[in-house]
Amino acid sequence: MLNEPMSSLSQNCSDCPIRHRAVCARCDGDELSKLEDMKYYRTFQAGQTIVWSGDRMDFVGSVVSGIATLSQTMEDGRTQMVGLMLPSDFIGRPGRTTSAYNVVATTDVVMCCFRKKPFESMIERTPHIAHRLLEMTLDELDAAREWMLVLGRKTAREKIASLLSIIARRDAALQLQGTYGPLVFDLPLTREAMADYLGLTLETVSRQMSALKRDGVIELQGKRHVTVPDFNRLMEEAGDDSDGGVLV
Amino acid sequence: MLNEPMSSLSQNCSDCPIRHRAVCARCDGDELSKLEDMKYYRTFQAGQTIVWSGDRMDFVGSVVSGIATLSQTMEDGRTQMVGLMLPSDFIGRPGRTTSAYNVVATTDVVMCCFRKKPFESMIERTPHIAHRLLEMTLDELDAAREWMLVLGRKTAREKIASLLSIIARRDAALQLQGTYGPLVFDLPLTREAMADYLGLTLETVSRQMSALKRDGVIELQGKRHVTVPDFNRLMEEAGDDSDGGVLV
DNA sequence: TAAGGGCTTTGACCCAGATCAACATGCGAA
DNA sequence: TTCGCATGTTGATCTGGGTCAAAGCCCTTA
Repeated sequence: MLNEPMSSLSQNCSDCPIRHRAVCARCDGDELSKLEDMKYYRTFQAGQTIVWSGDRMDFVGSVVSGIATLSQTMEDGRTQMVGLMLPSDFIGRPGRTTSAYNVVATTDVVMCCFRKKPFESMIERTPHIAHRLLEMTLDELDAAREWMLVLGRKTAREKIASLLSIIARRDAALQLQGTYGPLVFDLPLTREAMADYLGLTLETVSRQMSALKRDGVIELQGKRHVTVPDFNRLMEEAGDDSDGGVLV
Repeated sequence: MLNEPMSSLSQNCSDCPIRHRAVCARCDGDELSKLEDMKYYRTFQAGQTIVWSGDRMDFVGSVVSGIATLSQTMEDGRTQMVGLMLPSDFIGRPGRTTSAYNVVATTDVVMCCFRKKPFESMIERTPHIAHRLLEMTLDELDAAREWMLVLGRKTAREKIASLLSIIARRDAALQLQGTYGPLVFDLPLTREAMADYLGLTLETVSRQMSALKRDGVIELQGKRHVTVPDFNRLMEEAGDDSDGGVLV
């Protein structure tokens, strides 16, 4: 099912929406045209599994649009989300043949893919790519460590507030909303996915969402559409220094 | 306090104990001698803070011996360990001037340091270093994600067993003990540090250690010296696939 | 227009792990 | 040899979040 986002995509890297943030961000025109020759697009429907943990993965690539999740599962079914992949994020690890995680499309997803072998040899020859990939990996590591604090030490209410502030912040950055005034966004995750993200049950997620609504920290239109009247209030609820709260 | 490990250290990279695992692992003789000119050793006593979160950090470097921890703290004092730095691990992030974490020496630590600026420009010119650093960062990211599953979804008993199996596995790899037969090692962490690692209280750690001992999963000589009679049993207690349990 | 199936909310109850408190152990300094 | 302090253990009690269960709310399909 090639849907709208796919067909509206330019094949031309130079006006790709993630051109300036993805692995290719630092490439010059020459490098970019090499990548352009190698790349191909793939689309995945909401709910579709992109790769299973342990499966062979013969491509790597960037999320162009949509949202995917990385998760780990124990034999008895307990699952923990370990990564939330947004547009420009890179999926797949050079130098490894199998996926360590389940990668699932949460919304419809378009990826800009490269076959793994050619991409790996491209990395060897192109420091710009290697360098950008290092930078992105270091950022992901920082995000993972922030998340570890959330998982290990925060209360359920703080966890929910933390997740909301992450999504609100990202959305504001994307849409260039100002820091002040109410923030408005749609939750891209079900209650269950939020629970898997935060190490909670979906019932607890639901209860805490209701509690934050009751206390005026957020407003809900429907299940997924959220308004945050006061971002600093949300940051306080998340247990973060409200000072560092400059958006972007 | 220049203590024994320091004075017994060779200044010569070619017989450095972490030569084949650290950032410099892939360097050829030429590159290595450049690094050799830049490097300097620093020692830290057990308990000493190497850098505070938020502080300027004008060096980066490898742990040569000893153990350091990375941790994050909330205003009210809740703390979560987010990294356990062992010999050959790299501390500090190129391209960032301040530390995002508290870095603390858990035992006496020797580091092989480089001033940040020269090291960064060395990276630019030396793909071998950049590539190795990327590889190490990806490994750390995998470890962080494994840890997220532990923090988010495992019970206290499973958490303790997970930590013990990580330390046991590492020790076995270092000392080339066989996979079979009992594993013996010393815990490099206090009960409190274990708690900070696992998102528990120190009381719970103590109770679960006692329980694992009572159930014959581990034996304790003193508080810190641990014997694991059956590694697969420990893996089962950790809730991991006991199959993948090949050491190293 | 109804029926069925995701997703979400809410209630009642329970329990793993936190909290509070007392005590034990072991080690370095005086 | 004892004192003091850091580290660790164990007990009693409390509670945040899990578990189990029942509905509610949409949206799609018939």
